[in-house]
Formats: sequence, C-alpha cells, structure tokens
Amino acid sequence: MARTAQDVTDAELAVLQLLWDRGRDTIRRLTDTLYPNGTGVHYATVQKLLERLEGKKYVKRNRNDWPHSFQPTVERADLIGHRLQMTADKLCAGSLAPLLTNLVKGSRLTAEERQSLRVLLDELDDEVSGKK
Amino acid sequence: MARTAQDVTDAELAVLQLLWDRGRDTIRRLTDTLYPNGTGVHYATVQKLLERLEGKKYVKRNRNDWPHSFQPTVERADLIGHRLQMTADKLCAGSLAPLLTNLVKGSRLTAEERQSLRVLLDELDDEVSGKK
DNA sequence: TCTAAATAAAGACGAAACGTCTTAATCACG
DNA sequence: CGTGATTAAGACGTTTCGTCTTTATTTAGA
Repeated sequence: MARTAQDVTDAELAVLQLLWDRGRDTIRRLTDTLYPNGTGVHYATVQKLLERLEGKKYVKRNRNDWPHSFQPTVERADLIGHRLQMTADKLCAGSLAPLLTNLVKGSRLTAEERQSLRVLLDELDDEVSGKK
Repeated sequence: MARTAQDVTDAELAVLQLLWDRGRDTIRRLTDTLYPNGTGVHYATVQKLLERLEGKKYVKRNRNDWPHSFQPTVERADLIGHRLQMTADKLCAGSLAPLLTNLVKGSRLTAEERQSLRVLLDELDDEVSGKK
C-alpha cells in the first residue's frame, strides 16, 4: 500500500494561515513573524515552504513585485472542505452525511448554534424549491 | 516544526475497517482478505499492523484465543470524531461549528438528509430542556 | 511422544516524506 | 560597481510507514 503525502503539511499550513490573515505578503515578513529573533537560515525554510505550496497550487507568486509577494489561491474553507472530503472518503465511503451526524451528535452545540444551523437548512430548502 | 505521526495510517486503516465489519478476526483470515492470492509474507505485514494498532490502543488482542483474535476498541464513529477534531484544531482554532457550516453549505444534501438533520437537532433541544 | 505446520514475537530494512539548511545566481540601490 | 538582499536549486538528516526476515513458541496429528 503506497504512502500518500499530505495535501498541506503542518509547516506549510503555518505559512498559509498567515497568508489567509494578511491576503498577501513577502518571504521576509512571513519569516519575521514565524521565527521572531530567528537567524537568517529560517528565511530559506519559509522560501522552500512557499515554493512547495506554489507547486501544489495553494499559493500564487507575484513575480511583478519586488521582492516577490505571495497570496493564497485557495481559501480556508476550501481546505476545510477538502479535509472533510478526505475523511469521508476514508471512513464513510465518500459520503459526507455521516460527518454531519457525527458532528451534531458529538459536539456540544449551543442553542444558538443549533438555531443558526436550522436557518441554514431552511435556506437550502428555499433554494431547491426555486424561491431563492 | 516537529513532524506528527498519523493517528491511524492507511494500511492500518484497511485492517481496522475489516475488524469493524467483522467484530473480531484472526491475522490469517484478515490477511487472506487483504491479500488474496498473496504469499506468506503478507501475514507478517498484517501482524505488524495489528501490533501497532494494539500499541496505539485502537485494537485489543485476545490472547486466550488460539490463534489470537483481534477486535477494535474504538468505533468508526470515534475515529471520525477524532479526525474532525483534528481538522478543527488545525483550521478552525478548535471549533467544530465551522465544519458544520462548511458541510451544510458545501455538500449537496438531499431533502431527506436535511430533514433527518432537523430531527436530530430537535432531539438535542429536547434533551437540553430535560424532557428526554 | 515426536514431528511438522502454523502462529507469535521481535526486529531490520528501504523508500518516501518533510523540515531544515547550503550554496550559487540574480537583482535593486546607493 | 559593489554591497546587501532576494531568488533559485538542491542537498541533508530525521522520522514515518509499509514491508520483509528471522527466531521462538504453540498446536495438531501420526
């Protein structure tokens, strides 16, 4: 059984999170945040992580800027959705419904959370019935 | 940034899935299913995977039986819940609510699925209000 | 009881993953 | 131009994980 690499590794995710917060940034500024009082060596680490994120199409490099700036091409919600789908694929034969059930049953939802969830479901009903 | 091992690897999961389906089984029978027309060498692979699952407390070994039988100590729903929590920890600051929202918004839920979800929410309301 | 087959137990091995680091080429700016 | 920063490409070491080897132990059958 072949090993499968992660979509986004933890170190890569740390960089991506900053980009989500900031919209776009340079290697230098990202490095200073991730490694405060860090040596110059960490710059290359962040550089490599961004290079890999770019290769995997999670990040876009702006070569017009100098120094280059980087920005996410994928939103946080997209990655969440992807992770959820992976969990469904491996544990629920690809179906997402069991994940929903698990979350509703397992997590201690507040009354407010339950209510907003109902609102969300009602909106979906409306969309389907064409009322929009 | 230190690397973190997976909770259950893919090869381990293949074994665990069989145990979930069957309740309990021996190495020999699991091996025959996972590697039909496989050589004798695969027996040791399954053996090792079970040993690791046992070490991680996902599986219990019954040493009274001969040959030893193995059974899950964790249900599928438990692992699903754990994976969901991991996703929440890494992408939602630990909160599960965003996962709920993502699933409801993103997945094409059928009318039946939406309805059963509402029933689930109503049951939770009842529990909280003490009617049960 | 003795032997052969099956199982248990422990460990080793290699490829890949991944975080990190090194080195050399390229660029902007005074 | 030359100095410092940035880009570019790659190497390295540790850990992970699927697999395989070897040896000890147990059961079943003659």
